[in-house]
Amino acid sequence: MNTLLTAFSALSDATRFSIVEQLMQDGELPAGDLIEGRGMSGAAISRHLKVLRAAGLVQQRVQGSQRMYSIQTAGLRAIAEWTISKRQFWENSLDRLNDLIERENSWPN
Amino acid sequence: MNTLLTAFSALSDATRFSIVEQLMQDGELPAGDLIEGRGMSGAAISRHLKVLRAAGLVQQRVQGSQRMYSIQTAGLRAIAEWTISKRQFWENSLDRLNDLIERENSWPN
DNA sequence: CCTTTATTTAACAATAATGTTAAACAATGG
DNA sequence: CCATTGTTTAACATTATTGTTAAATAAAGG
Repeated sequence: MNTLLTAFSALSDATRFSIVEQLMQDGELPAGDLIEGRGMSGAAISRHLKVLRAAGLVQQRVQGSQRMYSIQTAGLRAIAEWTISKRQFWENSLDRLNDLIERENSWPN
Repeated sequence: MNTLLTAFSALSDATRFSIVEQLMQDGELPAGDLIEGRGMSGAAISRHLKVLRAAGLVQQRVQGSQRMYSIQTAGLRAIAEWTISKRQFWENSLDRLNDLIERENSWPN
């Protein structure tokens, strides 16, 4: 699978998305801190982290017996680049066809 | 599931992603045109379209016996807004921690 | 060394996603 | 009306995803 689709896939899971948000907020955290408060086993979180790593969304470094996790820019950048390249489709939301259809679909049939 | 995660999920499938790209390129197309060239049954594509619709990524209008599909801005916008709100994580890729870890991980151990 | 702490991997069960074919529907044209 | 065309839904099999617990690994401390 390509980078972009892998990133989308990784972020489509609520647990993984929340891990990414937490790392964005807090910077760098040991796996243990990412397990806490998620009502899920450490094993499950560990595997989510593996998926995020494979998607280039987080990175790991070893510090003693801990694995420190932090955001990696690659995955995000893939999404950002695609999003920006399709700017026209969300920037000017008031496009002709869009409007037409929105009006049609709201007709009381 | 919330809008953003649903959009990520919908786009994480290669077939659906390619449908979105085709509609971005071509504007509005009947379902039949979206089926062609994808080596998959019409039923399968129809269900992918349903997922894309539920995710606010495409919209449908009825024209005679055809269903015309086109891009809807809602889903895209959810992704764009999130991406932009996290700008700092992909814009300045040369952040301190990122660099440190990238160097560590490339050590020949 | 041996135990504890931190984290990952393996094996497995439950659920979700995806494709197939067949049947259902709806509009169109004889 | 009835057959045809365009598309969706249903039923089903296959494969993927996700969580669980138990076992494996690895560093740290006594």
